[in-house]
This record gives sequence, structure tokens and C-alpha cells, in this order.
Amino acid sequence: MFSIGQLSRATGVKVTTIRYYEQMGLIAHEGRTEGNQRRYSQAGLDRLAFIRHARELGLSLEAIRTLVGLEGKGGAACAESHAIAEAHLRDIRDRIRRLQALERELVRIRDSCDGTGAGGCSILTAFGDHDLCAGSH
Amino acid sequence: MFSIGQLSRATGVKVTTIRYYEQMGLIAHEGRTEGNQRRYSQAGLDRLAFIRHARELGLSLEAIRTLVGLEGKGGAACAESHAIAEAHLRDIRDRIRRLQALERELVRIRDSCDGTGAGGCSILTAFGDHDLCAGSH
DNA sequence: CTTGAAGCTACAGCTGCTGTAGAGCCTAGA
DNA sequence: TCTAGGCTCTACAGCAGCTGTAGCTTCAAG
Repeated sequence: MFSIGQLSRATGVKVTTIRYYEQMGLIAHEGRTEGNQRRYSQAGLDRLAFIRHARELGLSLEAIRTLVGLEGKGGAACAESHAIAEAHLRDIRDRIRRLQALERELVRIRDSCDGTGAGGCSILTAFGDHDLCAGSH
Repeated sequence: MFSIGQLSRATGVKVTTIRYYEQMGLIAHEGRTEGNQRRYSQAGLDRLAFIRHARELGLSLEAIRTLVGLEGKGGAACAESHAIAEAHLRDIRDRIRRLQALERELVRIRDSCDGTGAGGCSILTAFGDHDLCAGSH
């Protein structure tokens, strides 16, 4: 059995965050000591590692809640987790596209002025003026 | 003079958000009517448009506060706004890189299983097991 | 048995808003 | 001039996903 601190050190998830996950229904402890402290089994540790990795992948707690509810459920679970992965992938690709548009525009804004202040600075204008944007956002 | 609702319609920024920006020190009204309602000048409208565009570019309210404080300040302001644009560009590029790493890994996870459940589903394992990751994150 | 680290609950705070309640204000049409 | 109803006011709670604090109790090593 592990204490919450041991789980924290093993996974890199902060103690307060573990308690938060518990509150959110993502993880449960096996029981409590006489003095009311949480004790976890290996399964708890595994689940926390799962959650952590899924969070690093950018999944929402909502999506993770669904995924952990799917563990050990066979074929139907497979289709559903596939759908979650697909949806998340679409979302990530969308975010990448939007960030790349921003990148192009920021380059344009930055290059609109050499930074020395000579000849009047246009950066502030460029920041403010949407009409100057090459693309749309 | 404009009411807060007119500013809202002109810029697409919600009324509550304008009041929030005021609270955050990004924008001020010219004065109030006898009945305590905010009235804005053209300068207020311009500033709100500036803020809106900067937000669309992904700048934090903190960065925007600095930028609006720089308006009409000449050479030094130019260097500082250049620095803000540069820092933000670096940040965006960093986020793009990290999202692309996530994208690669999500593709790997999705492709680890055909979604039919035949032969046992590995997606849940793939979500949970960091050791299987190709790259680092 | 003592001491200090670790744990407990409950709550406030972060960013950037959004939404609500319950007021009061403003203006166009009758 | 009155009135309807849209607009605005303040103040506060809530969203995600934590983080940090206060003030306490418990656990484990020496």
C-alpha cells in the first residue's frame, strides 16, 4: 500500500493534484488508515500514471474520466477510445493550423519595424490593425 | 460618445468583457452619464479594437497592458514592443513544436489498433504507457 | 517519547472570461 | 407626458485545471 506522497513521487503528480483528481472522480483510494490517511494499491498507482500520461497528451479531465471508465470493458471500449483519440487528434491538428497562422502574422508584425525606433515604429499599429493582416483569424 | 453596448457591437467584444478589461486596467471610459452609465470616445473604441486584435493574436492581458501603456511613447516603446512580439513568437513556435510531437504520438496510438476490437484493443494501453512513446514530452 | 515530515480538510486564488440577479436608466412610440 | 422594453449598472458565482494557504492531526524514525 502506498501513501499519497509515495504516489506523488512515483508519478510526478502533486499531492494536491491527486486529491483534486479524486474529487473529480478520476481516481479512488483503496481505503484509509485509522488516522484518516489515504492508502493506494498498485492499481491506484497505475491509474494515476495513466491519467498523467493522458494529461501530457493534452486530453481533458472529462475525456480521461471516460477513458478510465472504459478500462477492461472489451470491444465496445475499443471503439469508444478510438473515437476519443480521433477527436483529440483532429483538435490538435486544428490548433496547430491556427497557431501557424498566428506565427505568420507575428513574423509580419515583427518585421514591419527594425526595432531601433528609427523612421517611426509601426509595431504598435501593426498589433492594433486587423486590416493589415495577411490572413484571417 | 458611445455607450458600452455600441462599443461592444462595433468591436465584437462582449459588454461584460469590456467591463472586465476596465477592471484589469486595460481600458477606461471618458466619463459617466447622470445615471451612472459609461460613455466612451473614439479613442476608447480604437483602444478596444487594439486589445481585441492583440487577444486574437494570443497575447496575454498582461502583455497587452504593457503595450497599451506604450502607445505614443516613441523610440523606447518601439524596442519594448519589439521584445514583446519576439517573445510571443518564440512562445507560439514552442507551442507548435510541442503540439506536433503530440500529433505524432496520437497518430501512433490511434494506429496501434484498428478500432474493431478484434485481437484485443491496445489503445487504452497506449494511452497509459509512456514507455511506448516514440519521442519525449 | 519526541520531533519533524507528511497528511488531513476547507477554502481562496490564478487566467480570461461568462452568466446571473435584481436593480435602475434611457429612449422611441403612443 | 407616459410607458414599454431594451440597455446598463453592481456584485457575485462559476468554468477548467490546478496551486497554495491555514490550522490542524498523524505517522515514523531515532
